Amino acid sequence: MSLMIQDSVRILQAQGYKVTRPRKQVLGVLDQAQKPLSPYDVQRLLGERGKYLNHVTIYRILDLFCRLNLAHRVLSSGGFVKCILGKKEGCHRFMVCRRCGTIQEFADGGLCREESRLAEDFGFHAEYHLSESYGLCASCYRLEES
Amino acid sequence: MSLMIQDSVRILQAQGYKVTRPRKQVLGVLDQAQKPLSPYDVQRLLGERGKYLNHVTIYRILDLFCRLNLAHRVLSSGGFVKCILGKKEGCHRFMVCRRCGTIQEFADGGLCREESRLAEDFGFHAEYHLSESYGLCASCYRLEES
DNA sequence: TGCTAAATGCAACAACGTTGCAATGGAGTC
DNA sequence: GACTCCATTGCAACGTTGTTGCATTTAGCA
Ligand SMILES: [Mn+2]
Ligand SMILES: [Mn+2]
Ligand SMILES: [Zn+2]
Ligand SMILES: [Zn+2]
Repeated sequence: MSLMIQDSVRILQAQGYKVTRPRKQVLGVLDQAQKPLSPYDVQRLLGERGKYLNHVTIYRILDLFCRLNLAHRVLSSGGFVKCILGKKEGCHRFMVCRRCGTIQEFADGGLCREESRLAEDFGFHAEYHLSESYGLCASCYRLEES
Repeated sequence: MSLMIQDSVRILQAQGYKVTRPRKQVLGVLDQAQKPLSPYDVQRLLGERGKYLNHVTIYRILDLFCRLNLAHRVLSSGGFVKCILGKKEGCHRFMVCRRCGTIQEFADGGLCREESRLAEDFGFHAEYHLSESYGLCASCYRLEES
């Protein structure tokens, strides 16, 4: 993980947002999970640790994190994951394992340019790309060879 | 549009599915819309034409169409669009205009191969890609130059 | 024209998401 | 540390979206 919780806290402060207990709790849950979490997933996981947050609060916190690019919404599942790339060039993409559900974030400037160039052929001016590769992660691929 | 309603009807028959009045009605609505439609959008549009379908029926019909690749779910909005590419090589991608909401479907085998190759660098075996470019369509781009 | 499996409608429910407003608490100031 | 202020949170109520089981209808075929 290149982007730590402490980095996220600093970004919140820098933008004038308060670093509250609920926000730190949600950051912690997102940081531990390797899979996308729905707002209600976050609530359940916190509940198991004896922490309670109202679901409205969780929605608002996740919205904020997405606006600040501290987290992303994974489209295929609707869940949220912590961003680990920071300001790396190119749109942030995901590889989603269909077997274990784990998520890997990556980015590639060249791929983005190629994608935008293709759209240009249709007269379309792309501003960003949403992209998820669906398949098998390395370890699940080995298991599937049985 | 390269794929017509009649083609969809033939695919339904060929796979042993009945060509019912509700299915033809949903096909008709999807065919006319240039934007992704939610199941309830479909219900509203049919309602305006004096046709009634239960929402459960619409959900089931859209699920079927997606399984047969007669339609796709557009992830960013959650709506459904009719597929116009048929069996064209490469995963079917979308360009979504942020101003007018229109959808353009396209595919490119080379882009898919490049995307899979990049995933392979992480040990990930991609089986298909979900991809949406977000920006301005040709006509909205001209208007935005004001 | 009837038969039958597939498809639809209905009712009830479950999950997900939103809004307005009152209560709380982070962070700066004294 | 205590005080203050406004962002943030909790609560309650509601609206939308999606699901399940079962009775009824109908497309496709003999
Ligand atoms: Mn990211
Ligand atoms: Mn298609
Ligand atoms: Zn896996
Ligand atoms: Zn447009």
